[in-house]
Amino acid sequence: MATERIQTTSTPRYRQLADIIRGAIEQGLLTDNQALPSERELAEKYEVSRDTVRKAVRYLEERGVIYSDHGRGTFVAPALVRRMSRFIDSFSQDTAQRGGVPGQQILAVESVAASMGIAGLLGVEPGHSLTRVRRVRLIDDAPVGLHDAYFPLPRGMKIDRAEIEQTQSLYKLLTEKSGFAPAEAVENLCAAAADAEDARLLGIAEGSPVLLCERITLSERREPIEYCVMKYVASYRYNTRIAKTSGMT
Amino acid sequence: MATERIQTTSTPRYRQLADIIRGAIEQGLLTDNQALPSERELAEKYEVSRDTVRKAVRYLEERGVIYSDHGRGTFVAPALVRRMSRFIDSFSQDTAQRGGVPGQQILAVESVAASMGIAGLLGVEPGHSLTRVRRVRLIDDAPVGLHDAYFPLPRGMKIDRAEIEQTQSLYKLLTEKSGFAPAEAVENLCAAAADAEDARLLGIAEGSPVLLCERITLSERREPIEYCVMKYVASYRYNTRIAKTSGMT
DNA sequence: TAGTGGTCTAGACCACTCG
DNA sequence: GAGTGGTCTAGACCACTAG
Repeated sequence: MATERIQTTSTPRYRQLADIIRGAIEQGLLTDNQALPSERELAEKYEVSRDTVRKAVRYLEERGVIYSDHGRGTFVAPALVRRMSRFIDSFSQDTAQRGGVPGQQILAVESVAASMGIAGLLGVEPGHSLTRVRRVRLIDDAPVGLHDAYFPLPRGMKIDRAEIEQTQSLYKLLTEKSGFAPAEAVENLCAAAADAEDARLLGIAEGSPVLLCERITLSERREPIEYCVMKYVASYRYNTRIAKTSGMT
Repeated sequence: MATERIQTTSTPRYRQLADIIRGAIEQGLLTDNQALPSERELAEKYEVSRDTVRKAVRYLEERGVIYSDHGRGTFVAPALVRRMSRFIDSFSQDTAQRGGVPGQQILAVESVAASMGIAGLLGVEPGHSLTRVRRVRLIDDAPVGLHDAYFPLPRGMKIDRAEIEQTQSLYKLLTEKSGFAPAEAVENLCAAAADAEDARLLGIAEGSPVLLCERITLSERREPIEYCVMKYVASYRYNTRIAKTSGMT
């Protein structure tokens, strides 16, 4: 474990400590299931209070990087668990992390009137104007998924195809252009059969199985700001990590 | 918000407070996006330190019950989010919560020799003896999924069909009989086509789409203790909730 | 029994939001 | 500027694990 020092800057101390610990793990200084120094030792070494150490520990624990056992100690989570981030990345980030090159092919950027179903989900009136963006997502130039996103834009604001083509990440663009600030999302997954259009766009046979994922993205104030339907080919894998106990810090 | 009092018992005070708050929400005393009293008010009212209040708040926040915004306050999460538990329940619990009657039909309980793939996942030698339990999972007596679980049992210990039939929950049985104590799981989902056997057991056509979910369950010490392959029919939906920001308490 | 994480307190100050 | 949540401290005691 390195000898960085905790500074008095704008980033909280517990965060700095967490980064130091995570760094040590990523560099292989600490390996799977190895014990970390005790909280009291860390507090002394980095000259912070034990409570600050505990915040750093909990922060990494939430992210599946380490885990602690009452009375035994705190340990490095095995790589299998560590790799599952639990915090959703955008498709681009996620793909990059898996070692692939993300890409997209934009099918349509248009204004549509909200149907009753989507209006209900987004909390707007049916008929309200929404922007719809349809894209084929690519990994290493091969199509793996269809994204069909619906979201309201502030009055008078427009978004065009060229902008999306440039940014690669729709979320980033929306965050910069409007007040779009996703804080949380709920997802619902099931299996489905590809219809004729899905099949054509994804280069698979009609009726082939696809992973159908619906997502509602919520702002910091928990107002729904986006509804998105995604369909992925069978080779695309969706990872998740789940705490089974109701453990607290 | 009710007037229960925090007791000095074995359950931690922050937990008692969290239960009081959750209770108020479930009873409808607090509704979607409504503001909770401030942390300082809660601390005074329930005669605990503000830090204890913050623990209760964080505890509920992790569970998607409430959320807090810096400088604004703490609010009740909308029902849409609140319903997603993020902590995995067993199939039985989950189904019950969705208002269905869970059931199972046991296909086989047997000892098998670990294949190389499964041995690797469970961290045992290939050929090591594993117990395999295959079941059809039912909701309201209709088949919705196939579970195929592999796990090592302590030497000499056996489990039989009748026992599983009685308990309804395999996990509960294993927890009681052996030291089985799941702490975390990693899952990997994708779409697949039902093979002839899947189709027969689930009452669907061969080639129909199924949701294929692989799970590795880990003990408190993060040793893999179970590998399970699940296949669900298209009508079965898998819910999840995701924090998009890296927010800390 | 020694050492570890878990809970709890009281008080301080900072950062953000909103009228 | 008043009020909210966020960070931090120092110290105490409890609960659990292991030799």
